[in-house]
Amino acid sequence: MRSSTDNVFKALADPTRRAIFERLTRDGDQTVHALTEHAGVSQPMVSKHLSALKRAKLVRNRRQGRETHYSAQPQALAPLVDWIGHYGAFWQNKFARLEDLLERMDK
Amino acid sequence: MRSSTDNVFKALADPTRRAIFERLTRDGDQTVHALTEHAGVSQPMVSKHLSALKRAKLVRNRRQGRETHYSAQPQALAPLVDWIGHYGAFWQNKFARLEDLLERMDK
DNA sequence: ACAAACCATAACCGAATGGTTATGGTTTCT
DNA sequence: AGAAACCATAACCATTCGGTTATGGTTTGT
Repeated sequence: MRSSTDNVFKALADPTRRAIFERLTRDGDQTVHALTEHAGVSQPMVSKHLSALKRAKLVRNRRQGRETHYSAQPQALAPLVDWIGHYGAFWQNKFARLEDLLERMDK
Repeated sequence: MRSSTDNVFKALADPTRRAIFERLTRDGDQTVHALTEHAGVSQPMVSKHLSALKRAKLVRNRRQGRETHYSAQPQALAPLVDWIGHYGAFWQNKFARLEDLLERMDK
């Protein structure tokens, strides 16, 4: 069983998959059909990519008649943010860690 | 030519590679030998992983006699942070200024 | 009832990937 | 000078992965 951090990283490692996720976050809810039109790959491949994203909980699906609508679940990016907070010594000193940042911003 | 975002995501998609990077950020400068002792894989594999990390500019190396010291370059995480800023609708608005934030932190 | 649309799964393929052992090039130690 | 330590590269192997076409199951439209 892969960690959720691993799942998220793996899911986002592929550019096509990232593009699908990006599109879903930008333009909201989409059917597989609609996604396929812009994905540049076949419909079965889109379905597969969506499965991978779903495993990482980055998308959710809702069946409605013969079509399946997918939507982005950006909260699933949390492990990624978390990881950056731990290991992105990047901002050390400047800001303790990204988590606090999120706390504060969450108001 | 892969985008730098793609390189970073790909580099961090592998857990062993992530572990190496984590170790370098936590404990600082390390020789290949030292890294190998904790990596759980052979020395050649560690070298390969380091190459991948280097391609993504996540690490830098400095030869010193017969040993090579590697160090983490967390600034290379910027594309990742940037990407989250764009597509992590998660915090929307709140986090919209992430980029500016980074600018400022970079002084 | 039939045809068409939508999606997921299966079967398959080539390329990329993570891993190994073997080897060779420098540098250090004795 | 010779042996040993350190590292990178090469050669190789099994698996995973991104992609395709083919197919079958529902649901919608006529």
